[in-house]
Amino acid sequence: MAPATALTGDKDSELGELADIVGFHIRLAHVAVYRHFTETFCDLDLTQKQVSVLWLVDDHPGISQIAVGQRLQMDRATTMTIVNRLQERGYLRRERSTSDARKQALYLTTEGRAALATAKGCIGEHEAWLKSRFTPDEVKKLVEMLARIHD
Amino acid sequence: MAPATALTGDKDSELGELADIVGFHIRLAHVAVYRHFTETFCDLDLTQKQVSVLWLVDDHPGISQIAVGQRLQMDRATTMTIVNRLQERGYLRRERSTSDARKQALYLTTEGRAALATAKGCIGEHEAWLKSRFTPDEVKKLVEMLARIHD
DNA sequence: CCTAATTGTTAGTGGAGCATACAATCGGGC
DNA sequence: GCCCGATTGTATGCTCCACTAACAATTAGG
Repeated sequence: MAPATALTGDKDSELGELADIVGFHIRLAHVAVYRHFTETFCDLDLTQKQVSVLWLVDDHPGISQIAVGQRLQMDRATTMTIVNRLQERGYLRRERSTSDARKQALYLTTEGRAALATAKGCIGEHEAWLKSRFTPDEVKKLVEMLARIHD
Repeated sequence: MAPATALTGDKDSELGELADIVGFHIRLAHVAVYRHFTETFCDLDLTQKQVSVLWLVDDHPGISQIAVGQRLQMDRATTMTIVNRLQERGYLRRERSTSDARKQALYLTTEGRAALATAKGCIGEHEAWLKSRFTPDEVKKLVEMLARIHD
C-alpha cells in the first residue's frame, strides 16, 4: 500500500475496513436519505420525525403521546418536544383522555391534515428516488431486513 | 375500524401506512442501531461518528478534513467540530500538509490508536448483535443495498 | 498576474436524544 | 376504602449532529 494520502478523491468510497461494518452502512444510508428528504421538503419545513408523528396521529386519532413514542422509538421527553412544536404550529391538539386522565389524546387539526396531505405527496417523490435503486423484490427484502433490526 | 384508540400496545408495530415507507424503516433501524451502540459504548464515551473518524484517519494517515467529510457524508463545519473534539481529547493531531498548505493532514496519536483499538473490540460485539438477525448471505445483500443508497 | 475554486475556520441556529426530577393519575394488594 | 408503586405527562438542562453564512489562506488556471 501507499504509505499515506494516496487518496486524492478520484474514487468516492475509499472506506477501507469501515466498509465491512453493517452499522456504518446503515448510518451512511440514513444520512443520505435524511439529506434528500430535507432537500425535497425545504418548502414544507417539516422534518421526518414531525411527518411521522402527524401520519401516526392521523392513522390513530386519539393516540397517546407514549404510544407515539413507542412506535417511533422516541422517549417521552423527545416526543414532548416534537408534539409541542406541532401544536405551536397548529397542526395537532391535545385533549385529556376520558378513559385515562393521565393520557393526552392527540388529534390532527384541519391544518395538520392539509400539511400531512402535502407531505405525503412529497414523500411519494422521495420514495420514488429511493426505490429507483431497487427491484420491487429487493425493496420488499430490504424493508423486511430493516424491520428485523428495529423490532 | 375502531373509531379511536384501539391501540393498547399489545402489538409492537401498529404502524399503519407508515410501514410501507422505506425511508421510515431506514430511520427506525438507524435509531435502533444508534441506541444499541451508545449502550455498549457508555464506558468509552465515543460516538459512532467519532469512532468512524478515528478509524478513517488510522486507515489513511495524513488524510485531509475535507476527505474525511466526503467519505463520512459530513460537511466541513460538522467535520470541524468532531475533529476539534477528538483533538481536544488528544486522540488526533493536525498538521498542515506539505503538498497543499490549504489542507490539514490528520494523524492519530498513540492515545488515539489505543482508543480505537478498544472501540474496535466493542464494535465487534455491536456487529455481532446486529448480524445475529441475518445469514451471512443476507448481511452481504443488506450491505450491498445500503451502499446503493449512500453512494 | 488576476480571478475563481478549494480548504479550513468561526459563529450562530435548530432538531433530536437523553437524564433527571416532579406532579397527576391509575391499579392492585391489603 | 386506602396506600403504594407504576404509568403518563411535563419542565429543565445537557450533548451531539447538521446546516448556513461569512471570512482568510492557499492553490490552480486562463
